Amino acid sequence: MTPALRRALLAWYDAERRALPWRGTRDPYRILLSEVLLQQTRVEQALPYYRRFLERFPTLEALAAADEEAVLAAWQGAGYYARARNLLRLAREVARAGWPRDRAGLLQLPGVGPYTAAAVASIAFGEPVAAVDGNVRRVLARVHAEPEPGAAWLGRAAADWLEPARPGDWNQALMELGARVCTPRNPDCAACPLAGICRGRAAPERYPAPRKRRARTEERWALVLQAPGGVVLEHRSTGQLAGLWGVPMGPGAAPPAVALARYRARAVEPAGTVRHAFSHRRLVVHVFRGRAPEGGVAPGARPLAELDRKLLRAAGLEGAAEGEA
DNA sequence: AAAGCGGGGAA
DNA sequence: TTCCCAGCTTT
Repeated sequence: MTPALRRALLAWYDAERRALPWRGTRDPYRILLSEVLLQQTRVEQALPYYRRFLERFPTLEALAAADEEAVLAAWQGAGYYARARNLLRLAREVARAGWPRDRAGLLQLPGVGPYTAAAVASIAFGEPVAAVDGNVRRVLARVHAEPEPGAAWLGRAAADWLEPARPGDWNQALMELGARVCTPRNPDCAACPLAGICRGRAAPERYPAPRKRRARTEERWALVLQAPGGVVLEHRSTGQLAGLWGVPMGPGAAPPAVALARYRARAVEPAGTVRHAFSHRRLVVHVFRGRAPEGGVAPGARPLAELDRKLLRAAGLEGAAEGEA
């Protein structure tokens, strides 16, 4: 990060912010409101709510004097209503005790976390601290070609870059660069003042690496039915594990009567649970074993997923999956 | 560590 | 239709 590049980025921001009504103020109340109300979602989506709220409560004192019902009415439609309540609590506290002048003090206020505290401290009070939101995270990850920007790495990278003479403008410049140029999809690299040093430019979508889908836990039932010839197996033609064979399985904690009827299952009893993790979901499968008059297949003769091997073992068919049935 | 918040746009 | 967003609080 050369001095010339710093100037280029700040110049880009100075030009951009004329069109950004929520930028360019040093009033901590307005800054806080914009961070709380705009930061969480698309700006164009939230801007009308921001304007309406500011019109109704132009100052922190006006907000502090209001009752909660009026505050929620002004917030109506913006979502995240707990934030409105936190903001009111904050306003009353600040009206009484004054603004904390640094990040540590701001952090104690209700609804203010590390990002918001750093943003207000740097923009309103000029404290040289880096504010890292999702936009800044993306910019840093791309310029450094870092696919996994962890919290510690981000803290170091952001602090290294910070422009101590204009910390508020610097933080806002990076945020807006991420929001307007270095976007998650289809970044406008041709318009980016940092393109010259960006090591991730060739493959911006890799930085940061797409977040792993959070593994969600799903409950399933599975039927392990012994039948002449082996075990009832079905060919999974669609969905998960398509192409492989497996035991009948479905959503829920126990097989519905219609499923039992379909296989003419008899003597069905619980046989424990099996846990199996895919990259994007965690299954908890409740295994039931029983007998059926037909449909038996030798499991060793069909391609089975590891999940189904586990299910067979849970039902007491140790060797079945290895082809010894 | 993970879920919930809540609205809208993308997939 | 479901998924995801982004920071903070709560569990």
